[in-house]
Amino acid sequence: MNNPIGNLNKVFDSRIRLGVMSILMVNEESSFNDLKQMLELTDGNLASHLNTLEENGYLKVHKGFVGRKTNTTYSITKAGEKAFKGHLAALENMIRSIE
Amino acid sequence: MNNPIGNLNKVFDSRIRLGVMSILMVNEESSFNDLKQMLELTDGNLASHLNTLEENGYLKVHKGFVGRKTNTTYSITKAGEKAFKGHLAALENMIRSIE
DNA sequence: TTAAAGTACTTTGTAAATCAAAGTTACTCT
DNA sequence: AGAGTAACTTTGATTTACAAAGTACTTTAA
Repeated sequence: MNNPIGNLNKVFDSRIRLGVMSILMVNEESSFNDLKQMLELTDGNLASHLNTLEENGYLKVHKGFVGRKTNTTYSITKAGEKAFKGHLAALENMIRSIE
Repeated sequence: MNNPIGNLNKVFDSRIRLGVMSILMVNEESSFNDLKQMLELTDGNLASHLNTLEENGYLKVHKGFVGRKTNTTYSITKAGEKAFKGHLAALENMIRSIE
């Protein structure tokens, strides 16, 4: 494949999904609200991107509590880690050809 | 700005525009047909992305000839280089926080 | 105890982006 | 004349993105 963009993952074309993944790579898990604040998104927008990520098997969801309040946290699956690393490798590959 | 995606450039959310820019960073200039083949795109699709890039002042167009045939080449402007480097820096920044 | 607020969504509706395919203009080559 | 090439533009369909509002439930404050 000579095509420099052929190995990029379409799921990660979205800046928001890219942001979610990069946060979850550092944090191991993050709550809905933390993600919302870090990425400065509306509820609906975040929820739909999380949903896309989950549908692709890249995220897992854990519904729990903090005290008495519901608290949903998200973390990356094995497949998600693999896919994300693959995407980053493709990106770096593309960029490396520049310098 | 704590938001990890806040410094990404929206123009470069598109994999195709990312690909065009990365090719033109290496090649100094490239013809319509070369870009089309490298990125495996239809005429219309490529033309519209080139147009977006040009509208943003990131690309300049040179209409010339190869022998008697028309030959349009594209190259990156100063602003384009700056914007693209800024985007890459933002990307690398985001990625660096991971490792 | 009632009202306000928080959590995590889903639904709705709109606007924007993406793309292939076909059409167009202006050649050139045979 | 007829086919072919280059570089588009136009059209139309599909997908994506997003804000805003609505939902269901719980909790905290007055």
